[in-house]
Amino acid sequence: MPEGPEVQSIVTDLHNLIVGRRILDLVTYDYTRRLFGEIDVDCLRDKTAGSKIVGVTRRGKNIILQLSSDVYLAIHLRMTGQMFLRSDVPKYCRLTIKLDGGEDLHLADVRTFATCEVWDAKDFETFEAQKKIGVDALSPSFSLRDLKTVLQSKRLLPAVLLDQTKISGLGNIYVNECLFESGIHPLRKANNLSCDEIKKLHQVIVKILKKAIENRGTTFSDYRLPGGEIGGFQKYLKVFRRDGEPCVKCKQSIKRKKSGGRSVFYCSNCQI
DNA sequence: AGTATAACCTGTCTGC
DNA sequence: TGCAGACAGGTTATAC
Repeated sequence: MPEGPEVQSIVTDLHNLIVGRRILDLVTYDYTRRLFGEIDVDCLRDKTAGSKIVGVTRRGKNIILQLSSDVYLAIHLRMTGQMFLRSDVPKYCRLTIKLDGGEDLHLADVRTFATCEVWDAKDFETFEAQKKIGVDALSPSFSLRDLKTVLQSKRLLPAVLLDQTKISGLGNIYVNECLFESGIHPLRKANNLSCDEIKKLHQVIVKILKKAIENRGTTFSDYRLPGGEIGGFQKYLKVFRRDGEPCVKCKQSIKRKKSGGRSVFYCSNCQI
């Protein structure tokens, strides 16, 4: 489900909604082991009960909840994970963080791929290094030089742009949309782009991610904001899951192929 | 070093 | 209506 813009939209809302609230209790349901791995939830409950949420931030596609008890929760929603702030328990709920003064925070996830890690404050500064999170494509500091470095690879473009250890925040939707907008064919090798093409791709990535965040992400099926709202960027998609439809630029049929286990969508006329 | 494939899961959609 | 198969926003392990 969530790529960088979706995670950022969730983080922005959660930050506004839950910073300062106090944790009363943790409730787990089915698939707790898949969410938490080896973590002992009773132990975690003892560590977190009574603490306050002091920050909500993002590292790559991870949502970071910073607690006053020097605990950091790193949540990755994978494909279908959702965060909700509401009073009732949502469908497919895997974790409820009960909060004082109103609605509770829930993590729901149909496919149970989502994960939640617990980090001590003293270790958290090494989070990005340990996770090998690459340069953040959503950051204002993401530069043309950064992209040039990322593209020093013989691999195909989607494989590189989806590699979160090289560049973080892009997912399959935005990779396909950015390559279309840049006029670059998705089955080219990353290290065969000209300087002008890299420059164009950099500008497009910055522009599209910014617009996606302004529109609060792309909802196909599962992605929701913490209040339950859907995103708005789906109406701007030009190639993603539009195979068979006419290209918005040239009217030729949008093609679809498999690459690296993922579907790529493109216009073979407009993307060289 | 690259690529491809399967795996982790459940739900939805398409075609027969 | 039913059933099989493909497919899904992500990531990781394993196999050529």
